[in-house]
Amino acid sequence: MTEQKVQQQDESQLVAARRAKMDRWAEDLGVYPWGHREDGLTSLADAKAMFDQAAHDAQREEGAEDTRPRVKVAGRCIQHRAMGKLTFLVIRDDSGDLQISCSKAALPEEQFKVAKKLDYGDIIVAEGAVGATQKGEICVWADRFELACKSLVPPPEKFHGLSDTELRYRQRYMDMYSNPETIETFRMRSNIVSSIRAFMDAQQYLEVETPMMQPLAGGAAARPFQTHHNALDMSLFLRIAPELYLKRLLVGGMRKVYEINRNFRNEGVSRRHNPEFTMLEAYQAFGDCETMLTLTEEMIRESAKVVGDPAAISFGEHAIDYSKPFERISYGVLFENATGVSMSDESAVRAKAAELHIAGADKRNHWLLVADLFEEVAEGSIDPSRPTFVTDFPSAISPLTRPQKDDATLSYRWELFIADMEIANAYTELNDPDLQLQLFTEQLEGEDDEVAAFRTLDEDFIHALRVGMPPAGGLGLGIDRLVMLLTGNESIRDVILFPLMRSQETQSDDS
RNA sequence: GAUCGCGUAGCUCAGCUGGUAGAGCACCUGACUUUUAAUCAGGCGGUCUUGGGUUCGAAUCCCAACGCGAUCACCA
Repeated sequence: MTEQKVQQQDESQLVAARRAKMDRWAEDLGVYPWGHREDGLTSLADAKAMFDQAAHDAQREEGAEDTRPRVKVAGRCIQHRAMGKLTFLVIRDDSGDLQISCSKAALPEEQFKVAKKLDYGDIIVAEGAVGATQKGEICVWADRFELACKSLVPPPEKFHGLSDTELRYRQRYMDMYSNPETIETFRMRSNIVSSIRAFMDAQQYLEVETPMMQPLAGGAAARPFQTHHNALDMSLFLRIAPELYLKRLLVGGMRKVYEINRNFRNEGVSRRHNPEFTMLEAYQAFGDCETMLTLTEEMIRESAKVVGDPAAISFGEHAIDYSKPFERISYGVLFENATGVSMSDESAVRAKAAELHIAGADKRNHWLLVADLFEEVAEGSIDPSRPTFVTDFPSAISPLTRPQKDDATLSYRWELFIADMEIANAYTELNDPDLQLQLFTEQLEGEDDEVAAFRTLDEDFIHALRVGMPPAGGLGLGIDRLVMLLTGNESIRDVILFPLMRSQETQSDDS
């Protein structure tokens, strides 16, 4: 019934006019509006590149042989200028735009009629010589012109494009055909991901796929989505991280593994957060967090080359240089620079927290206050235009990380910050099963809010660690955010094809 | 979840201190064989997001709901 409602809304005069035209063409000209297979198509960019000036000049002379290259092309009409016995139109595919010139003299009559009355948005196939107009516009001079698909929906404004953000996300197909830069962004995204895969494969990492539906949602602290398997009558969570499964693979004997796939977190949405987002996680046996640091820096530098000059990729106001070695500063130093107190000085930390009106300054765990203060004042002090590794995170907020040999309050963990965003996070993995069990247990005891309801001790993971996991380095890297940085998109929704939007159906159906 | 902003034709947008709706593009009819957001002439197109309220009168002011955006919160 919603379908009918939608159809009725769409059935405006504009749609009716397009239907009427389609029916008229079918009756009068025998035009089938939905096209058929076409072999030997040339992309519009390639067709344009085939233009041969000499051949073009030569054929203009009287009686000369036409040596211009011939092509068959297809695309969606985005401009249409009919001038009597001559019609120019511009079609678009994902390689670019190309003008098709239709002369009444060169086309069968019924084909010329279709060209002359074509609507914006219609998809066509044309064959002919690659030439140019008097003004020098490279075009295909069509001697075959056929409708390949009728578009029944009125198109967005041809000059300004589709700019309404809501429509752009909800009807991404409209956004893509109206705004070519959208396709370009997602082409870059694809190339970036390919370059990361190529990089990891070259390092002999094995790509694997671990469960997205998990009986226990572990490996991070976030609220999970819940679902249910009917036949097994079993509650399942969409994963919040693949970490605990990937580590099991190291236990099993794989030495280097990675996974690029979706995580799901039942949290708020923002310019930097989509409920489903893509993570790279990688684990290397006999590596440590330094191994992962080198790997990460090289990988990002390589992927930056995919989009342009890695020495200057702009993101908002910042020009970020990925070619230079990344900055490196320890969590404690950054903390002390920003707050003026040492993070290990509990009373000073409490005093500072009280000063900044941080909740629970007198009661909460010292290290949790440190983390709050860090996010409050220290994180912002990192130069957004310089990729910066923040190292030596406190152990208390790193339950899956090995504590440092000389100071157990610190851990072998870093996070990479670029443009005020957390991009990556890596550890020397904790592989001591007894300590891991202890940290998990403490973590569970410390939780008293609703988040705790989803947390359960993953006993099988502890069992796996008892079987024995080699010392290892592990990395998590947010692909969406990296793509934002490299493509200059400041909203995560612009680098996710179909970002989650509030449902419109419920509002009309429920009321 | 909180605060602020926005919601007008298919699209892009005007619409002032309240007087009952406008442009461009698109669409329809016609002219035009070298256009480039083609041009020219004529025409069609609106539950001003929705529901209340104030008022003689509301696109405009007030309240609420819905949607989108920004900031914040949440996201170790």
